[in-house]
Amino acid sequence: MPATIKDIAKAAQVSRSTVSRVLNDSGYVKEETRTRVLAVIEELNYSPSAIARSLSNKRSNTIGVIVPDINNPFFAEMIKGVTRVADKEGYRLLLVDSDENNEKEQLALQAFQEQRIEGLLIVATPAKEKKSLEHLRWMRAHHIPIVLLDGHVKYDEFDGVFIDHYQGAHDATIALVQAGHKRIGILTGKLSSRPAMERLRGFQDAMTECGLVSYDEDILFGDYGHEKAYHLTKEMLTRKKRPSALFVSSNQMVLGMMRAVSELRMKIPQDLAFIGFDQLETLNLIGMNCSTVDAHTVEVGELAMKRLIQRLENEKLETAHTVLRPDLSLRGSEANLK
Amino acid sequence: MPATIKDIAKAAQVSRSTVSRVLNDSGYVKEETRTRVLAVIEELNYSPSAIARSLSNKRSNTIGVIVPDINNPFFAEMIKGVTRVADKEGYRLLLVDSDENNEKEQLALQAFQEQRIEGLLIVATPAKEKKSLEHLRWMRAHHIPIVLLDGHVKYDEFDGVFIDHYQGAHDATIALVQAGHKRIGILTGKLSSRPAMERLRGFQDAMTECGLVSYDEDILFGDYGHEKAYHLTKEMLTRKKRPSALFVSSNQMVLGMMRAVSELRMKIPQDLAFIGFDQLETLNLIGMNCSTVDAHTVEVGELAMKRLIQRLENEKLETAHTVLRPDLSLRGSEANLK
DNA sequence: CGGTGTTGTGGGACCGGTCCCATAATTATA
DNA sequence: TATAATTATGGGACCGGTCCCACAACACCG
Repeated sequence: MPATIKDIAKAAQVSRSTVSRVLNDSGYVKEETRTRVLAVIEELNYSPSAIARSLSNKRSNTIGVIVPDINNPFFAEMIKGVTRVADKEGYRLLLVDSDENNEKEQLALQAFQEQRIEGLLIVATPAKEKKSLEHLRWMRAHHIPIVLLDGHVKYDEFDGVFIDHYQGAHDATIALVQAGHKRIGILTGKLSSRPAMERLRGFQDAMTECGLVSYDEDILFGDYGHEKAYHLTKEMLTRKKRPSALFVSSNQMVLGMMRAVSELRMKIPQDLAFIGFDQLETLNLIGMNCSTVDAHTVEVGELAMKRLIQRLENEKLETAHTVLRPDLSLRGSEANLK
Repeated sequence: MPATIKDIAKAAQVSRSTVSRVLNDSGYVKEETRTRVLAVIEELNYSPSAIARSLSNKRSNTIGVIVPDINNPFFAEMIKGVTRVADKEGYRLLLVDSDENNEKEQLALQAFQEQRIEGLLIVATPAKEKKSLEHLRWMRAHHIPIVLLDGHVKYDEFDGVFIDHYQGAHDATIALVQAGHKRIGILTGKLSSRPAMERLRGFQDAMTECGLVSYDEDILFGDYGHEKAYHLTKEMLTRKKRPSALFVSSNQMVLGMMRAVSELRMKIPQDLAFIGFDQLETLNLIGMNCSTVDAHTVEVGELAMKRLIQRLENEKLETAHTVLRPDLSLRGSEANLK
């Protein structure tokens, strides 16, 4: 068993109170005593129990984080941002990968409650389960602040840091038009997802503004996964009349699209130009030059964590939503080379 | 403040002991009493404090995990494996991304100690700092079992689950030879890294076994990063006499290599064939068909966590090293099309 | 009917800290 | 030099659980 504060007290011939004072340097301690205590601590390699401390302080210093999939770099980057701030501010993270599974999310919330987390971060949309929503409301009612990262509008009763999907899609579409494309399509995610809807709207509005028509058959509804995107693109590319450019709603979908293009022995951007959402670092590293809408994911994480800390310090804040505008990175795949 | 066991006891008109018995269903409790207590628990939405429990039990149920970089899928997958087992067995993970930074690793170990972790997992090589090693030894001496995941041989005094880099490189090289290549090179990582050394040895032995010479200038020493790999490959490809195939030691290096090939307007595998280490899911998804040595990373995570649990249950086990043999996935990039 | 189990419940110490309050020692002030 | 203020330390309650032990209630058995 590790040494306790009692052991230190005995060895240094002082009371536990004095040791505690030295540890937290609070209150008065004679210099001589302090050095003696510190020496003993060093000697016995003592480290105070965070557990006991938490119990006494009624502060766990822990933040719960729920992510749909840590392997997705889009989310992993947000976590990086969260971690950075949490480290600096002395908070510990309890990270749970929910696998987009309602049950797992429920269990996580339960575990978080037992751990007495002080705050909660939820990346992307929380489960739509009524039970989950109730749980979240219950937490908030019990002074556990919650901040959403790029979540669903349905939950805008909570604080959140969002990405401006509308604007991102809008900018991308304009860029395609400026590159000289007349007929432009979109490869988009599930309609049930708020970001997908926003992107679609951004796309459509931009088209209208530019005086272009967006044909219904050029709106390809996928599910954010690469497989569906592959089939949709392949089908689309075999049509006689078809778009010369595509706005692609997620990095996974870009992959499926590229596979379709490559299987049909076509070329980007000659046969099909595109701009994607999210970074595609891997592809750019091998020199494929994919133009993208870069969401500032790391920053989302940082801002969310900072916001949470503000809440922790001052419970009486107005609910606030921060919206980050993505930047366009044009690298060539949007060109019109006809 | 959340309800405590005392509140439940009062509301149900029993003692704390009885409530505790109901919660852990240990000891005798009359059925009638049990249901009454459970009703109150439900009503007050009570959840026992893991913190208080830990203090009393002297069990934190927490495992510390140190990873060099969560964003690297190679490591992220191991974490997936670890998580899966930990979840099932009721352990909590304290995950720290060390950024391959000694100081951060030290701080993490310190924090882990305060959290009274019951076991420690270290992904890839722990910091070479003498201080870290001492810390690890100290932990082990204090009954905190440690399991290394794909770590450095220097630390084989600890339990570990490793990937057979030697065998992987060996198999890959043989495959290149069988594909018809005569002159084969290797793009390898830092020599200070044990995996890099192992891969190099596997490569060289395979060459010798096949009766082929490996020229010194065909051994390209990188640092696992894509940038260095890019330059090395580019230089190599401009030589008059050069390998027709490469064994590439990491997925990052493959990226650099491919950029070099693409910039020189060369083709894979016509101008340069290769087999890489680690999966390259992204590239395969877009139909680039990269042959790779697949290490079973998820399994490494699972086995490591299982091993740790064994240790937790029985401290008196012999130190054991599990070595997993990777599998070869040939997808075309190794072909000899001259 | 009294002894012996088996069930069911409560009391209190303990886990390892923090912190308030009392008191002791030292220094400043009148 | 007595008194007040400041500095230094210790004692004990408390945080929210667990668990051992004592004891009460009830059944069974000879």
